[in-house]
Amino acid sequence: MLKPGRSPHALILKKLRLRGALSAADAAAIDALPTQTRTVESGSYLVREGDPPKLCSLLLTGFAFRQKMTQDGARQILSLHIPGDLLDLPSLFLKVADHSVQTLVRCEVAYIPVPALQELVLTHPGIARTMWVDALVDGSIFREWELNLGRRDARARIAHILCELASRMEAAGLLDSKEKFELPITQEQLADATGLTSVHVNRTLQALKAEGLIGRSGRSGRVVTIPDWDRLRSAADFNPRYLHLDQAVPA
Amino acid sequence: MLKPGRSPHALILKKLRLRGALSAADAAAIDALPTQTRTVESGSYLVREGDPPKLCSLLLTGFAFRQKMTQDGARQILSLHIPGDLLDLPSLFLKVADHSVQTLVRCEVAYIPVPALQELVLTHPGIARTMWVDALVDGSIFREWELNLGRRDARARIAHILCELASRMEAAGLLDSKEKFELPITQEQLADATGLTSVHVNRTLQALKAEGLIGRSGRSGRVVTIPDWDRLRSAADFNPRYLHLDQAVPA
DNA sequence: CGCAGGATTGATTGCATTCAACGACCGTGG
DNA sequence: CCACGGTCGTTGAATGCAATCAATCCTGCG
Repeated sequence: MLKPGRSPHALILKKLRLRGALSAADAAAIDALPTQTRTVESGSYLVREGDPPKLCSLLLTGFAFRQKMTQDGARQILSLHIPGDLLDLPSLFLKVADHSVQTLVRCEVAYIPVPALQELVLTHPGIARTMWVDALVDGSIFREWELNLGRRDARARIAHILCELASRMEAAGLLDSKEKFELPITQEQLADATGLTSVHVNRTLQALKAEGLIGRSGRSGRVVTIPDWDRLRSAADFNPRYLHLDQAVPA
Repeated sequence: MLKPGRSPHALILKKLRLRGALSAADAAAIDALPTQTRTVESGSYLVREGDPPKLCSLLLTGFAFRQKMTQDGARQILSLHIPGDLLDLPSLFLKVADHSVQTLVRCEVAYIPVPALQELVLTHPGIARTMWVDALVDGSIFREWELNLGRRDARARIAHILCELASRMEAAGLLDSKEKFELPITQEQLADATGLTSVHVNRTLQALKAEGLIGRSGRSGRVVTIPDWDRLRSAADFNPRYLHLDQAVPA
């Protein structure tokens, strides 16, 4: 439900307009971008660490995540992604990818050739500005996750991720209300996103539920409800400033 | 010693050329950038969370760090900065800063008006490319720190930061050899960078020294020596790929 | 000389991990 | 239709890494 429109161009326009104004000419240039759409299975790699970027993928439907591993195989999930997100922006101008991107569920993805996107960014100041904002907001989210991983306890870490996802999905227009959304993530993946173990995530989720901070339904409790946004926000130490949602053009 | 030249323009050129090629015209445009140089005391704020960016600061000498705090006052240091680093790049196109930047020691800083830098980036494709690379490398470092905070133990976390700093300073031409460098940071700050407590940092540093992985000298042991780079690298799980040092133009 | 900030040490506590088993759910195939 | 296997979730007990609490020690400096 609430699937974004099929057109990659419309979606990317909508996303970039969350980041700033675009002229008609800018919009036309984006519409002219060559794209190719594919459906990829859950768990597919969209980017592999060490690969040179050739295609830039835009998530149309589904969820994806960035990850990185230590030598001895411990995984850290670096960020979560929702429809509208540009997944290869972090390596757009680099020679190799420094981390991997994988789908969380079956996804539809649009591919844009990297040279075309680079060209667009380097020659259209209006587009450049929104892409800069998008990349800088991405960076801000990574920094907030550093704080989450370094200085919050398990309860706040998990609550924080839930608040972030709800806020981002709402801002992207993917939700009826940010009090209820589907987060198709296993507890092990949530553990890798929070720097915890799946066992401890399980216990902490139960504690959050017992406190009445979250509700869980659907298969494996992957539909999250937030009965009292303000209480969860407080438990999560969540301040949406870092999402820079105020960059959007007033509608 | 080994102070970078006094000219902000020369330094920024040198830094950007680590990120890619610049034409003579690009270089001239950078030389025309209005700048103003100041000396700031240790502990000064260069950016405060919530402030709108007006000036973009370039670190000429000394060290600085980014930081962010939780509601209850726990601090996380997000990254460390060395001469040549552009400290306001993460908020260059945003309305407010999402974190603070503070000096670690007395520093010389050059200020560039944000509009001038924006203009430069939006209208000079060659400069834009190197600034993109610089911003993307910054992002890559944040992601590596996420991994560091989320999935490495205290020993590896501290070792990793030492490896990163040595590598970055060497790449920036600030070091005679990456086996010895000064890191004027208190153990409490190092704790905030690694998500640990100062007490545990103290013990872990002693353990690293006892293992022969590092040596410490100077006042408060803030000159670090690395007797065996490969052993430290291995203990740190350090892989320099994320620093993207291969973007530099071959000399 | 004494102060202040930082480093060091010891004792204790606790949050999260580890190890191990079991349970629930789902899609598949006989 | 149901047995089966696999993935994911749940629970319990024991362990451990790092935090906490509280002194004490340095050392540069006013």
